[in-house]
Amino acid sequence: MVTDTAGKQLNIMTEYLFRKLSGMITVTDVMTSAFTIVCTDKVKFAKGDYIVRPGDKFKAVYLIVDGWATRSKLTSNGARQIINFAIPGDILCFNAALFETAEVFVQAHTVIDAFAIPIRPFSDLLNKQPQLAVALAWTAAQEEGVVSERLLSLGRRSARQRAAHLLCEVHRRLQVVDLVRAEAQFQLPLTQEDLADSLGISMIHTNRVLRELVRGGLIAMERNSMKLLDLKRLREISEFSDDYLHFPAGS
Amino acid sequence: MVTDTAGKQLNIMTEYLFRKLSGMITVTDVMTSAFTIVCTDKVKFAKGDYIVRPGDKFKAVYLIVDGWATRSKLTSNGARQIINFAIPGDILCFNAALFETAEVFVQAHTVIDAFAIPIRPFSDLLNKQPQLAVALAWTAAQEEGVVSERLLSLGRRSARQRAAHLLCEVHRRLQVVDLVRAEAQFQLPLTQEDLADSLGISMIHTNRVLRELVRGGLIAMERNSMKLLDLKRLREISEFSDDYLHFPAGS
DNA sequence: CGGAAGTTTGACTCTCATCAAAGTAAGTGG
DNA sequence: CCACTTACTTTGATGAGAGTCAAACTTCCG
Repeated sequence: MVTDTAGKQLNIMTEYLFRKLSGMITVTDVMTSAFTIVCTDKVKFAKGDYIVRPGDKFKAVYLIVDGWATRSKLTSNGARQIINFAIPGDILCFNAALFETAEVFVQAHTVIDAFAIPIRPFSDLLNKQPQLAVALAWTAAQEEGVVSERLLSLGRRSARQRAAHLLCEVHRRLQVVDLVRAEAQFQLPLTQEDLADSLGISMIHTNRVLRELVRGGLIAMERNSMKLLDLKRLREISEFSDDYLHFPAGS
Repeated sequence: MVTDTAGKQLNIMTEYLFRKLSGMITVTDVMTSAFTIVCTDKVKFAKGDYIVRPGDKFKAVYLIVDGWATRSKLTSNGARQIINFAIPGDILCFNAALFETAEVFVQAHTVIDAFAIPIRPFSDLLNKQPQLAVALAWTAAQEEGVVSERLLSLGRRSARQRAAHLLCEVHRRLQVVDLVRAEAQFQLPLTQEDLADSLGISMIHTNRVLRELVRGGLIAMERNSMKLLDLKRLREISEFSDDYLHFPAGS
């Protein structure tokens, strides 16, 4: 393992990803270093930057080190639907290796630190490290599971349930990459409009639903920060089970 | 290419899949025959059979030769959300190679003819035929695109738009595997309840919306059969663009 | 301090859900 | 081939959840 300062830094950078993967596969040093080698191009996106837009040609795959990203679509009248959120440890534009052009907006939701891995080196990596390829395909499949579960929410759950469900999901995913503090408190860099666009309801109704959850003592909101006061009940009302995330039992 | 009767049959069986893939990659004889070799176990499912259920261990991957399947989820009060439909040429349980257990219901929606490919041979095939692996990963990624687009529908489109959009999508997908007849007419083995569970609206409202489309001269419905009388307007009102399906221009 | 961004509340409206029930077509067994 | 069951479709009436419009309020930030 690389031990000099730069190397150590890189290791920390990819740590979130491998923390997630470690539940799924045996992460070997060979694997981490093979991955680390392609992580040379550290990039920064400003809040709001488009990483790709529909129709754009993919140029690279990204590993988020810090910050949040969204994948979203728009209707012609400007309404936005957020498909999912990407958090540290998540990979963006994984299907750049498969499709020429993007079909969704991928956007930096906060300031983002990431590694940009050009498509060619990325493909080569997958070919040379089949184990790693499987692990990364796993993360892509997990992403589809998240989208499917959201589809169930939008199709068959009430606004209140959707909100509670999303909060439980975000909490669980942040937990795995160790971004939840004591008392189920975590940074949530989303405005109520962002939440609305993810939940498929209006911003105003989102506000009412959240207010109600606060009044009921289920959550506590602060500036960019969320605390789930009654995780058990939140999971009950939203029927949240983390099965669809396929995290290993102990994480 | 195999030319005896049995061989020809197999070739026809996998034809839908390769017809779809041919737009994406150059389909070689080596590829088709490698695939054909694992397609020995022809299976039949009765209408309504569960192919896998949430929590079940995956046993195989399936290539649909004839019939429709659904992937769906349930809420605890029994409401169903159909995630997507699988048609001839589609692969079921592709992520059996990645996950141990299923998280959704995969169900035969009609009588289904399929090839069951046990996971091990399937994984071996992917390893030996990287080209084919990419092509099949492409179909999986396409599937996620379909789910994402449906999420946009459920989140930000009216019931009328959702219905029109789904019809346009099904039409387009069936077209690629040559299952659309003249005048945009095709077999649609879905009850209005099935449509409702896909569109995320009630069955009764689905009926009203469809009736209205019929009255407006946009569609014509018969027993298990659908005709899109005014495809252009259907696409307009639902803002349908087939970009997200990533089909090649000419197909 | 002033403006911008985001949150909150109230009033009103509308789409869609629910309940109830009749109508229609398909399938089965006598 | 008819009676009967079952599955599916259609219509009406009513109500609830969520959307929209308008406006005040709060917080942040240069």
